[in-house]
This record gives sequence, C-alpha cells and structure tokens, in this order.
Amino acid sequence: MATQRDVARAAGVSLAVVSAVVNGTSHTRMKESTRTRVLQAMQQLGYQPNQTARSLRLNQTDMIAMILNKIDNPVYGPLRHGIYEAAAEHGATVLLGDAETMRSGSQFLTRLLSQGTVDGILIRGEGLLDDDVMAELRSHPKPILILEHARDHPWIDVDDRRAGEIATRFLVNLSHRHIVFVGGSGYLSQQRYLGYQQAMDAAGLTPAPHLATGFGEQAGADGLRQAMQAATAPTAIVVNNIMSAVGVLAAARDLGIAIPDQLSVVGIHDVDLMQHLRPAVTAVRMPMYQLGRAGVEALYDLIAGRPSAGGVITDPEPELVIRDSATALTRIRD
Amino acid sequence: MATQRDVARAAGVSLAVVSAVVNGTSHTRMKESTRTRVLQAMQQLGYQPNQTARSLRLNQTDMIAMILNKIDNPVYGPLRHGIYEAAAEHGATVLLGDAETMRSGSQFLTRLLSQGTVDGILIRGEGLLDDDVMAELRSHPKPILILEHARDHPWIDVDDRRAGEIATRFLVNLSHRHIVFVGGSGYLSQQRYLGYQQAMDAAGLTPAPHLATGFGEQAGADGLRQAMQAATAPTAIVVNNIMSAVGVLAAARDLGIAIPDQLSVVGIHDVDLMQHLRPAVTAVRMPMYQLGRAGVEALYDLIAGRPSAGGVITDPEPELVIRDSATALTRIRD
DNA sequence: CCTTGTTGACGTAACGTTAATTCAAAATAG
DNA sequence: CTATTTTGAATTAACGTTACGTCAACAAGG
Repeated sequence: MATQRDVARAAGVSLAVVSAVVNGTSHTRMKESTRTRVLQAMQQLGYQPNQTARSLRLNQTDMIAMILNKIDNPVYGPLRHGIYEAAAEHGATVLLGDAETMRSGSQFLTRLLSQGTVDGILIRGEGLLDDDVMAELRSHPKPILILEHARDHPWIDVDDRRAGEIATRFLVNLSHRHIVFVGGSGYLSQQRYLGYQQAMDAAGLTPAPHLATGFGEQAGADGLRQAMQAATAPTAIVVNNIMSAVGVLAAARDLGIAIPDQLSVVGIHDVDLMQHLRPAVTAVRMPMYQLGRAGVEALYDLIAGRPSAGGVITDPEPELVIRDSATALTRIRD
Repeated sequence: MATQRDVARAAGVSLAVVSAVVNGTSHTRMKESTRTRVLQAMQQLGYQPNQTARSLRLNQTDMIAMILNKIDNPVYGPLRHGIYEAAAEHGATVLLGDAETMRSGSQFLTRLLSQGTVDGILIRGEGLLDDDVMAELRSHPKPILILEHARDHPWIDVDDRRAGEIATRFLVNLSHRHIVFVGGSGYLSQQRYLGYQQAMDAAGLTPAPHLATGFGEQAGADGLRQAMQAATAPTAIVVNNIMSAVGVLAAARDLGIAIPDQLSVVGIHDVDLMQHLRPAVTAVRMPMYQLGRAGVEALYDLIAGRPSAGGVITDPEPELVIRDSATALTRIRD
C-alpha cells in the first residue's frame, strides 16, 4: 500500500510536508496550494497511515486492554459497553482479555507485558489474578487500573456495601423481619453482606449468617434451600448476584414457593433480561456502565500523569429497580 | 525500558545476536555460552520485546478485529468465546468493534482501515454495515471474513434454514398441526422461515405467513399477540430467536396462556440462561462457538493465502435442546 | 542598503526490530 | 603447510512515521 513516501513523490514534495499535512503540524508550514496537492495525491493513491509506524514513533498505540473475569459474563455487559464507548471517545480501541486464562507465562500476558502493545490496562478479575500475575503486571511500563477493590494498585469500584444496604432496607420497609442474605464468595459478597448487616442493625433486627453458596444459578438454588430449612423460614431474601437470583426463582418454582406472595426476593446487580422473567426481578442496579466510563477516564488520567480519581463510586449510587419479586409482608408469620 | 540495544551492550555482543536469541533464529549462530550471557542480561534488565517495532518490521501485528452486531448481544457469547480462544491459539489477540457504531468515517473504521492495525477482520453485522462501509472495508489490505451470508466476500455461517426445519419438525412430530413462525427481519429470519416452510410442506401442512415482528423481547410479545388473534389459534410456535422467545414466555404469562399445556414454544438460538427460566425453553442451539473457531481458522487460511473453507457449517448441525416449553398435542383443537 | 523576520519547504535522525550480508578466526582437509 | 570449510559473530539496511534543525527566498523596517 501507499506510504507517505509515495504520496510525497506523487505530489512532488518532501516527506516532511506529507507528514505535516497528515497531522496538521504547525511546525512545517506550506502554501494552501501545496496542501491540496498533497491531499489529492493521498486520495489518488488511497493512502492510509500506518498505525504501527506511528505507534513506534510516538510510543503510543491508542489501544487499551480490558481484562475481565469472564469475557462473557452477562453482568459485565454494561461495563464492557461503558469501557468501549469511553475508549472510543479517547480515540482508543479495546483489546480483549480474559482473567481466567491469564496465567503466569500465558500468551496474552506475555503480549501485554511486551512494550508497545497497549497504552494502559483495565482489570476486573474478582480474585482470579494471582500474586504472580499481579507482580508481573506491576512491571508493566504503562498504567494499570483495577476495577475492583485493590490493595496496592490504583482502583475504582462501585459501592457494593451500599447495594446490600439498599436491598435490605427496601425489604425492611416492606415490613419484613426475617430477611436472609444469600451470598457468594470473595470480597464483593462480603461487602454486600456488610451492607445487609448494617441495614438489619439499623432496623433493630438480627442479621442471619452469610449463606455463602457461590456464584451462579446453582448457588442461588442451594442458597434458597438452605434458607428455607432454617427453624423459622425467612419471608424475604437478598440475593448476592443476579445470576443466583435466577436460580432462586427457578428453585422456588420447583419447591412450590410462590414469589412474591410467600417469599420476597431482591437481587443485587441487574441484567436487562431480568425484567422479562416472571416474576420480573426486583433488583439493585449497579452503575456498571458508569464504572466502565469512570475506569477509562481514570486510566487516561494515569496515562497523562494527572492525579486520578479512585476509590468507591458514590455518584451515581446503586439504584433500586422495583419490579414484581418483592412485596409488602401482610401476614405476620411468627 | 530496556531495548535489545541495552541488552547487547550489557552482554557485550551485537544487536544481531540479541535478536537471534529472542527469536531463536538459526541464521545467526552463537556459542551456547554467549546465548546464556544474553539471556542473563535480558533477565537482569527486565527486557521485554517491543511489539510495535516487531509489527512494523514484520508487517504483522498478531491481532485480529472482531466486529459484532452489538458488542454485548448475549446470543453471541459463545461466538465471542470461540473467536477469543481460537485467536489465542494462533498467538493473536482480539480487538473489539461494534457494528452499530461503524459508520463511514468513524474512529474505529478509520483505525481499522489504516495499515498495520490488524492482520485480519471478522465481521458479523447482520445487515448493520451499509454499502459505504463495506466498500471501504474492501479496500483494506488484510483479509476480511464475514460471519454471515455475504454476497461478494468470503463468508461462513451456521445453518439457519436447518434450524427452522429442526424446530418445526420437532413440533410436527409432537402432533402439532397449527404451527406459526414468529420471526424477525433480515436474511437470517428469512432462512429460518424457509426451513419452517420446508418442514411444514414435508408434513403436508400449510405454512402460516412469516410474522416478522423484529428482534428482542418486545418482538416476541407482539408476535404472540398477532398469532393468537388468528381465526384458528396455533397450538405451537417457532420463535425466530431466543430473545424473542423470552418475550413470548412473558407475554403468555401476562395473557394467561399456559405453556406448554396450551401452547408449545420452541426457540431458535440458545443462551445458557434459558434453562433457568420456568418453563425452561426448548430451543435449537446453534453452533456459535464452533462458528467462532471456524471463522478464525478460515481467516487464518486467508491470511496465509491458503484456500479457505467457507459457506454454511453443516457439521456440527444445529442441535435441538429439549426442555419444558414444548409438549405433545393431546387434545385435537380444530 | 543592511538587518531582521517570515514564509515555505527540505533533510534527516530517531523509534526498536529483523534479516541479509559480510567477515575474522578456528577447524578441517588435502 | 596451505586451501577450504565451518563457526561465531558484527554491520547495516530496511519497516513508515514524526519532529527537530536548517535554509533559501522574499518582505519589511530602520
């Protein structure tokens, strides 16, 4: 394909002029007539700048890496979207990476570590990245931002504690007294349980222990079963994540438990599909899209050497989306 | 960061030797002792090859672009996964692109068109890419493979006609006689309807007209409503895509139609979530993961200048996943 | 008329690789 | 002991950009 050299030859000017035309550089000036001549030559030859050469020269690739827990986790849909959009606004494209396959010495990691691949890295690994990998990443010359709570890295995350609190308080306000928290493992679930605890405490209720059954539909089903075989069955459940909420719903159907009449369910996290289930799931929507956008902005602060806003995102807050799976307690049960 | 030059200086050898050590080139030979000396220097300086410089020199970036209809379409989960994995096996990483935002002159398109960005491009746009964009893409120096039926490009796709046929035949075998096809727009839906027609014809039944209500949950709900207000209500529905199937289920619930007792539903395409709905949706699973893998393989054939296998993937075939939303017709209704 | 400034461009040195070419020294053959 | 081959490496020319430094020609100012 045509290079700047070809264009220069065709337009009868030097390389420097072509480059100046391409970049709009002010240092190298030229007559308007020369400029149009160059432009015409570019058009005629179908010139397209070579991104690689540019990157080498400028030490900047206009690409960022997005490394996620599972490349296709539906919960991360809006996060991916926010990252993609915000990156585009910065003129950058997004390189995909899966935390699950990021082992020490892996293809992707090696490429990532090599210089000149990306301008920065965004990671949400949810504990999947071990210390070895993190140590290797730390040696990366370009900035890395973690999209979850991190100890010794710049990080930014949504307010998981608050989400647990909001879900629980909603149920408390619906007069529920026996509320159970079905959770998963890890820091996230911990935080949400903490919020649950706080809301229970604030209402003068005793929090139930954390039913940590894991992630996903099976975990939800297991959680429901465990919850229901307690001495006094709960009238409401806060489910740690929306995938588990789907499991809770299915298990309830199988067990003949009517939702919301016999049991109110509030999920944390939200997926578009949830509104199309029956009953439609009441859930706390986390600002994942905004997390994505904020993550990209923070990463570009880091890249530019500016001070970067990190920590928990409190604006926007997690937002309660009221649908059909939770209702006010009418019969008193104990 | 350290470059080959730094390593060469540290090890007291020339650049060529370092490059040879890095690449394992046989042309430039060296004593084992020199090799280890270079290796040590690399280790000590924390040398990481510069991908950009390599790309420039080799005219190969080890990246491919994956352009999808909607970056987060849940139906494409397995497709993304297949592409990602197969790309990794080729030592390549994946650059993300959304067909929706691929307008003529857009950021992403411009980058893609510039030389040296990717080694090849995989597209599934489902009609979203207009002729302008396709024309621009055609000028791209690297191969482009379309993951759907295409007129004048190498393409590869799953067997949509067969999926419609399988779904319909299943219902026919369950003694259904009034079967309706709720579809969307575009070539895909057309193909699936064609399969539906063929199965109906083969069973000596008259196909109902294509209820093309579009894509997504709302489309499904609309389709169901339209179908039910026909002179003789259908006993079974084939739904063009799984998102619409969710809409059909929700609408049925709202309309008081019992599934599968009053109406059997079979969806085309499958998403993991579908098995966790109640009723769990019987669906025809398309080999999207394999499409992703096959797409990458075909693209690399193109890249290597080998003849590339294209057309409709017939092995594996679409596969019927029987769950709870379709049942045999017991009462005769007309 | 000389000085200074401006306009419009050109030449060229990097950026970090890779691979072809060259070449001295050591080993082997005759 | 000389001629030839092999070993082990060094030099260097790209790859396509960008940006710094230079410079001739001309205009304006004193």
